[in-house]
Amino acid sequence: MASSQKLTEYERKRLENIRRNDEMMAALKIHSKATELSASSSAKRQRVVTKSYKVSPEKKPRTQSPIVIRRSLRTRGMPPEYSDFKALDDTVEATPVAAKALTQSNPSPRDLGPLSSRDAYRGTGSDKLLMERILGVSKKPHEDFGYENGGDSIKGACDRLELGSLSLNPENIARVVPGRIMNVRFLPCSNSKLIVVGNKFGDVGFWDVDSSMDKDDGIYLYHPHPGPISGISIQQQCSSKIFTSCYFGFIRLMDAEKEVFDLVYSSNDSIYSLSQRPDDIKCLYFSEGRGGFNFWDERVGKCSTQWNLHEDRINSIDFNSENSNIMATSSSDGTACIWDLRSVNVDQPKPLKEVRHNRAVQSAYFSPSGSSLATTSMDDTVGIVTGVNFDNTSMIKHNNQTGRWISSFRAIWGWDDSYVFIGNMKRGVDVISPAQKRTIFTLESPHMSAIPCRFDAHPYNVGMLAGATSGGQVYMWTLG
DNA sequence: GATTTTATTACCTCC
DNA sequence: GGAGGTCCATAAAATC
Repeated sequence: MASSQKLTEYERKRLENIRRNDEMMAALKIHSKATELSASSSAKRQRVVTKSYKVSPEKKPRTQSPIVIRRSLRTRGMPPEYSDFKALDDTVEATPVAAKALTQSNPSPRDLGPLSSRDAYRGTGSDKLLMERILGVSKKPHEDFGYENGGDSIKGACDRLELGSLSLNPENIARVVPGRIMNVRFLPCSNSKLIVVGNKFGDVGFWDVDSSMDKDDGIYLYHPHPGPISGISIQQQCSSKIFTSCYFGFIRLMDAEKEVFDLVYSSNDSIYSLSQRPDDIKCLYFSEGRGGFNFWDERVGKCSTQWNLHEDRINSIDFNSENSNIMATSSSDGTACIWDLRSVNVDQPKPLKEVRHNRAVQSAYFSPSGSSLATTSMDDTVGIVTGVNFDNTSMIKHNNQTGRWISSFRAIWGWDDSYVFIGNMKRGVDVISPAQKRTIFTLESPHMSAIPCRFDAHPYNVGMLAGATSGGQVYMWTLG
């Protein structure tokens, strides 16, 4: 399981250097930009985005200190099963004492252990307002749209939804982080527009859209991870706890109450996706290395299950809203699979259903009702799987060749089963109708200056759609 | 068969 | 307005 990262230590070090330079350059560029703007007062080139993240000059990215390279055990010639235990050891080591000892010998930002949000924070102003907002959101459950009666409200809004009335207002655009966004998420609360993104450098950015209407821009930048953020998970019942995973093998929990990014899990292998069951806040499900699938239980404090579900990396994990024992995975091995967690054979895992594509599959998401599955593959199709036992598969053509600079497209569901949203290479958002099996509409706007490639639909506000780009921008589409 | 190299793509910054 | 730099994605081609 804990198998091949194809990187040698040398390569890893090289890439780490590249990334370090990137971070530094990004920060420096922002500084020069800021001074330039304040010096030359008015009209010049029109800037596309007014709102943008800012980096504090005192808190320059901590990139000059030596980096601890996490070597895969495989590259050290150790048996893979040993590394599984090693991963747990790392978690155990991650006490403040251990972290401190590590800091003294090697003042690296990649210390294992809790990272205070103050240390991770890269912004200019105070982040107090954000913490209060997050806590406020989590204390105020979704009063208007309780889970039970919410169904009806959402259903009504979905029935009335007209794609033509979705619009992108200039004030709903912001550059939330530097570089490429890999993940975007709304905080699950009906009366807030709080967006979280994770980028390639390991930054986590917040955009409080409402507060950005005032003089404050409402953007907050943190740097809790050393590498690309592969997953963000926030539970409906507990939105002050934000889990993030990264390619370098770490999972951290941002706890707004304690104001820390706690280290939850650490491994020598890459973590490619992260998910939680909708009804369980204590467990994490994530993919590791080539085809590995892990199940981490907070009550036990370790991984109680490790399966090898795929031949290659697992790009997404999603749970069925109707029955949370049913899970969908997508993999670079060219398949998407549906599993019943209660009946997975450890030695020879057999899926309930396998959807075959001709190339890597980037995502597989269940529809809001749980009765359909949408897959997105590099073979230029979006698969729609329906039927009582997911027996019906139709492949809809869609150009998914994003190339090197743009993150792969991943088709997501809207607020009911009627629409699937996916980015296109012409700076638009294609809307696919699963019923008609074709693209029926494209969201376009002169304000979208880049290709939106990763999306999230607001869980309670029908029509509110966030699209994120490879340049750190977020576009929030709204109704009217 | 396993590993390495190469072509592809769009964004941002600077001039 | 246009040139140059990007550089952890992926698959095909080339090489070992």
